[in-house]
Formats: sequence, structure tokens, C-alpha cells
Amino acid sequence: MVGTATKPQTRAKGQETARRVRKAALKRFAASGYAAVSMREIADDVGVRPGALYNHFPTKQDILKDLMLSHMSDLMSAWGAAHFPPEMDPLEQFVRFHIRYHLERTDEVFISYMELRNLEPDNFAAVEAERRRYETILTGILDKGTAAGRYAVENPKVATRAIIAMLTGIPTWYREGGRLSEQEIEDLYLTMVRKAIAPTQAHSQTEIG
Amino acid sequence: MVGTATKPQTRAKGQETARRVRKAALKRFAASGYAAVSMREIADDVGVRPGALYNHFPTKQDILKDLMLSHMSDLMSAWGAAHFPPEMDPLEQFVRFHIRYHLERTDEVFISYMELRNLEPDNFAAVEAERRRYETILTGILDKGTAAGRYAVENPKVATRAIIAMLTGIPTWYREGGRLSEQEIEDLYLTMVRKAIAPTQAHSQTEIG
Amino acid sequence: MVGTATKPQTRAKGQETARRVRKAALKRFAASGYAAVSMREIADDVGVRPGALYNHFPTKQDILKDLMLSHMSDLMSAWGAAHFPPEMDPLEQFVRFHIRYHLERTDEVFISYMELRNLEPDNFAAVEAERRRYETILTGILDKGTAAGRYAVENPKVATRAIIAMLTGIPTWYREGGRLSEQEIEDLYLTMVRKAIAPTQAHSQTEIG
Amino acid sequence: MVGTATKPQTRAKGQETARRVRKAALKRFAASGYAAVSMREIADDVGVRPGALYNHFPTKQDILKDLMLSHMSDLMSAWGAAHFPPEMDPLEQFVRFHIRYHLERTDEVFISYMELRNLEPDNFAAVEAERRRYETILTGILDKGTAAGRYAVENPKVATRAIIAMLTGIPTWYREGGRLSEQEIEDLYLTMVRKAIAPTQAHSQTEIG
DNA sequence: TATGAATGAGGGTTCATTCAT
DNA sequence: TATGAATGAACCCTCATTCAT
Repeated sequence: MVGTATKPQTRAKGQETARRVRKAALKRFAASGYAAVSMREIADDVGVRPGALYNHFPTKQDILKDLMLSHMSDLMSAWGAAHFPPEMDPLEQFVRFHIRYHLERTDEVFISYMELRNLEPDNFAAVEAERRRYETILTGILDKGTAAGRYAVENPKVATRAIIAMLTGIPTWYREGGRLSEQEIEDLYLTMVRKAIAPTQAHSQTEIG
Repeated sequence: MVGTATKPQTRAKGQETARRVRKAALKRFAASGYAAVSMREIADDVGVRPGALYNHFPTKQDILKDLMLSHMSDLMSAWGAAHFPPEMDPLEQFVRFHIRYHLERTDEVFISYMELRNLEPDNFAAVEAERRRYETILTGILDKGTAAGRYAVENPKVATRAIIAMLTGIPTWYREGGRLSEQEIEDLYLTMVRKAIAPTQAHSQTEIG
Repeated sequence: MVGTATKPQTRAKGQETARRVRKAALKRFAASGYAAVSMREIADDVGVRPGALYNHFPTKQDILKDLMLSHMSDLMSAWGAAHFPPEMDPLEQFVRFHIRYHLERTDEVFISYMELRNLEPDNFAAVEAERRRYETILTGILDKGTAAGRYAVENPKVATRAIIAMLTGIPTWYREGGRLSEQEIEDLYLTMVRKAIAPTQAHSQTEIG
Repeated sequence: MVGTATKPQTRAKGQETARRVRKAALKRFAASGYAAVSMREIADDVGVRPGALYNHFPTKQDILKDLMLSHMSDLMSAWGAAHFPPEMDPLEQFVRFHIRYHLERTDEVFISYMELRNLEPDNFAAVEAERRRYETILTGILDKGTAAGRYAVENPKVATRAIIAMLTGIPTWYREGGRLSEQEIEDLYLTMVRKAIAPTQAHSQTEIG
């Protein structure tokens, strides 16, 4: 109340612990599911007694909320900060960005889809809002491209969901070091996406061939 | 003690109970997730005490396994029994079938994707094998069509996954009575799928427009 | 649901367990206070695992509520069933009854006063209502006797509380086998109560004026 | 390290904190009971972190001991310092003093009776000794008055307990601003006490003897 | 004197499951 | 086939307390 009675060193240790809690919880939630993970397991991973977790997160639910909300906000910031050649088609930017980001953060992505129902209503609403904001990016690209005659999309919202479902499914089967490189995956999916929304005749898809 | 002590009446009652257990478990697993559902809740839904469940399923895990395996085998049989106009393109048949079936059985589909990790290894393997068999149907269609020059698919396995992810995502947002009819959904997705795998020039997609 | 599938023997065992839970809880609550007693301790006393307690009482609070409510109702029934010589003054009946009953049930009486604040509001209200009903018995006796000129009580409600506080205090210090017999206690207190509410004839209260 | 490192300012702040700890603990113990109050709650009330409490009291038990012992010693000093008209009957002095003091310090009185069992043996003995010293005051008054023929008390120790129980019960139901003023309570109780121990002239107690 | 982090123990409660009846 | 009682393990969380800073 009076100010900085606590030395920076102490506070730093606490933040390090919180970081490790998040990391352990993320791994465990992704592997076994929120409901199947116990606070004891997380504490063991962190190297701390269960009670100590409550110095950093008020409840188990708050750990989940933290992971999911910060994943969504990281995703948004990453899109904002992504750098692509300026001449690159926005759709290509989005597809490549989405695949890369989702292959880099498989655990976050996974729990972000799997644990939605384990969020309490308020937290669920917050995460859903972020998800819609993200989808709106793609919808905007499709809208604009369609208006310009570059794409032919009957229903941009449906197309958005279709494309995102398609792309987001990749980490469920893609394994690094497998037959296909990440680059090849990007190219394959980009081709399919482009064709799926291409104008039906006299295509501007010449860049593919 | 007398041999056939069980009267047909009793057996019938037992099968009816088993059916209700499956039904209740399906609803609950879909709504809350396997780990978050207790045998007591299922028993309450059925109108029976928890102990009685064990007359029908040896463990909770067996209920899950039963639901998932029978979903996969129902899916395969349904495909086998599906009737489409013989002149209909096999891809269209598959897409329409998949969407219809998955919109009819949202709970089964949902747990089939969500609860995979809660299956014990053997059960997981069995379900995965079925899933691969199902995916093979689409891969076969793509292979054939590509060989015939009707489609241009660089990597049929990847395309299979992409298409199935896209289609299977529908029930996560589609709501009956919403803006779009099931028929419209089918048509929209069919168009996207067709275009995504169409040969790049001189398209045979004229039947859509 | 269909009837008596369970044999009387099983049910009897359960009721015996419930009885022992009540008994153990009563002893422990009286000795250490509700908050300081753990369900594990009660279970140990009963010879059962903690979880088994929940087959008989939904929560710890329900054990307390049960003890307190049944104490109050037992008290009321006991008063209804008490037999005294018909010519005995009702006040004497009440005083003797109260002292006897409270010396016989010291634990119940004790928690009944000590644990009131640990009752959740609804349960508290129910117990308080019973307590008031009991006090009303004495108030009625005082009212009638005062109307008949046998007693001189300025404020019967205050007198009720004063007398009951006085009598209820006995078990806090009285020990069986001590200097005074229960009979002597009864007589001593009866004398004091009688005098305290006796009509003032030519009292030696002159020292007040 | 320099010897008198503690500035007077610091010490004053500490004593102020200790006072607030006592105050908060008193309120909480009275409201919920010692066992149900956590050090965290007390710390919150004081506006300090739990650990800081241990700069002022070595354990939670010591807070309780402090409260109870200082209550008893305050009570004794207050009796010593009480001023009544010299001609007032000592019994009246005691009754009025007791009622007044106990209505002024309801929380202290309450925990003093309720939390006895939560005192560790040594602390319990110390508090009990003080309580007996206090009761002895009344017993002395009764003894003297009986010897002088002013009172007729068969058993002064029993009468002491009866009177004190009666008086101490008042704060459990008396509410300031209610139907009766404190003055009226004093008068009512004083009358009852006086009559209860008055010499028996021609009493209707014939049924006892 | 106060803090924030941690401990170690234990709180009430729920769980899947077993089993005699 | 269904019941009610019980088990044994585990659940999330809170506790009084310690201690380096």
C-alpha cells in the first residue's frame, strides 16, 4: 500500500513461476484436456506445491482463460506485425500467415478449439469475440477481392469459415519432418484456396500455372 | 439357477436401458466433454442408480468406445446405403452425403473429433482405422477423377484432409432454421470444393452456373 | 423407482450408519466446535471412509442442521410427553423438566447454543423458530400465573429469558458425581426461580428505597 | 545494525497495526467463531498482507489469548474503578455494573464464553482463573449479605452461577433502541435477582419442604 | 515493519467402481 | 436387472505459518 516494499528480485521470481505455470498448463491441457489435468500435475511440472499455484492464478479456470485469451490476442498482434512483400496478394498473406502461425503454436491452437466448452460463460464470450474479430480479417479480404472482381465468392461468411476450417485442420495431421515441408503445405493449400474462390471463367489465376 | 432364468421381458428392459445410457452419455459427452461427465449424471438422466450402469457397460470408457465405434460404423454403412442418382458425379455424392450425415448427427460427429484423446490406445486405434477407411473413399474419388483429367489435385491425401476439415467444420456454426437452408449449404460447399480441385483451365464447372 | 428392490437388511445397515454419524458428530461438535471438526474425523469415529458419509448426509452443514433441528423437536416432544403429578405447579414442572432434560443431553444443548452462528440462514431460522416455541411455554406459564396473582412478573418475556438463561447455564458447570445431586440442583434453582417471580408481600426490599 | 535502528515513527505504526489486528480479530471471532476466521481475513480488514500479522502476534492462538485475557483484566479493573453512590447496596452495584459492562462489550463477552474451548490448555487455565476471581466478587457479596441476614442464599456458589448466567444472557437478545432501555433492563433484572435471594418470610414454598 | 512467494498439511467433496442383497 | 452402501483415490482449494528481501 505504501509502495515498493518488495524487491524486484522477489517479484521477478513470481513472474517466472507464473510463466512456468502457463507453460505447463498449456502442454497438459493440450495433451489430456482441461478437465483431465489436475492442479497437482501442473504444480509438479513447475516444481512447486499445489498451493503455490494460487499465488499466481486464483483458480484453475483462470489459467485456462489466461491461455486462451492471450492466444487470441497474440494471434491478432502477430497478424498486425506480420511482414510480407507489399506486392503479395492479401489472401496469400493471410493463408501463409495462418498456416505458419498455427503450425508454430499447435498447443495453443488446439486448446483454443477444444476447450471452448470448458470456459465459463464470460470467458467464453470474450474468446469468441476475439475469434470473430480474427475471422473478420479474412471476410474483409474476400469482400474486397470479390468487389474488385478478383474472386467469386457467393457467401463470404461461409467461405471464411470453410477456409479457416480447412487451414486450421492442418496441425491435426501435419508433422514436422514428414513427407511435406511447411513450405509445400502452404503452397498446396494456397492453391486450393485460390481456386475455390476464383472467378469461374477467364481466370486471373494465371499466377498459379 | 434354472438355466434360462432371465425372462425375455427382463432382457428387453435391459436393452432399453442400455439404449438410454448411450443416448444420455452422447448428449452429455457432447455438451461437457467425456472427462467432465460423471456416471452419476448419466444415471440420473436414465433414471437409474449409478451402479446399474455397470450391468450394461463395464466401464465409463466402454460407453465412449461404444459411441465412437458405432458412429464410425454407422457412417460407413450409411455411405454404403446412400442412394444418389447414378449419373451424379461421385464427388458431389460424397460431399452431399457427408454434409447431410454430419448435420444429422452433430453430437456423434462432435465427440468423434473431441474425445479421441480420451480413448484408451486400443480404442483409439480402432476408431482411427475406421476414420482412415472413410477418408480413403474420398481419396479414391480424387485419384480416379485426377487420372481421368476431371480434377487437378496435386496431392490427393492433403486434398482429402482439406476437404473433410472444411466440410466437417460446418456443424460448429450451422444452425437449423438460420439464414441458410441445408440445401444452400450443400450447394455452396460443393461449389467451393469443385473449384478447389478443378483443372486450372477450361473448367467443366459449367453445370453449376 | 419400481419399488423395494433393496432388501430391508441393506437399508437397516444404512440407517445404523446414519445414527452413528449423528452420534459421532454430536460428540465432536460439542467438544471442538463445528468448524474445527473434519468429516474425516467423523468418518474415523464411525469406522467408514469419508466418502461414505455423503450417502447419508449431503453436506457437513446438513449434519449440524439435523442435530440441531432434531434436538429442538425432541425437546418439544419430551415436554409434551413429560409426566408430573397433576397437582404440581406448572412452573415447577417446567423448571424440573428443563433441568433434567438439559442435564441428560448436555452435548445437544451445548451445540444448540454454540453452533447457531454456524447454521446457514435457512437452518438458523428454523431452529430459532423452534426455540421461540419452547420459550413460549414458559412465558405462557408466567402469564397465567401472574394473571392469577400467584406470580408477580413485570415483563414475562424478559423473565422467560432470564429464567431460561439461568437454568441453561447449569450444564456448563454441573458435573455428575460432584458435590450436589441433580435433585439438589433442581431444588436450589426451583427455589430461586420461585422467589424471583414471587408476589411482593412485605418484602425485605426496603433496602432499595 | 546500528543499534536503535527502529525509529519511533516505525514503532508507533506497529502499535497502531497491532491495535487494528485486535479490533478486526475481535469482530470476526465474535461473528464467525475463532476456527472459522482466517488470518487472511484479519489481514484484509487491517489492510495488510497475512505475513505482516506475524510481526505483531506470534500465532493466531495468541490473538485469541490476548483478546480473552485482556477482556478479563479490563473487566476486573473496571469493577475496581467503578463508581457508585456509597450507600448503594453492593449487590445492586454488581448487577448494574455487570449489565452495563456486558452491554458495552458484547463482542468481548461473546467470544469470552464461546471461544473458551479454542484456547490451548495454558491459556484456558489463565482465563478460567480470572473468571473465577470475578465470580468470587459476587459470591463474597452473597456470603456477606447472607451472614448479615439480608439475603437467604442456600448455596452461594450455585447462586453466583445462576445470577451470572442470567445476567450474561442479556446481550444475546437485548438490542439497543428496542422496546426496553438499558436502564429498564437493569431495573428488571435487579428486581428478579433481589427477590431470588431475598429472605423467605412466609413463602408459598411449602410444597418443597 | 511489510511484502510476495512458498510450504505442508488438510479442508469438504466427488469420483468410478464394487458388491451383497 | 437394480439398489444402496461402501471404497479408495483424487479433486480444487484454503489454511497457518515461514522467510528472503
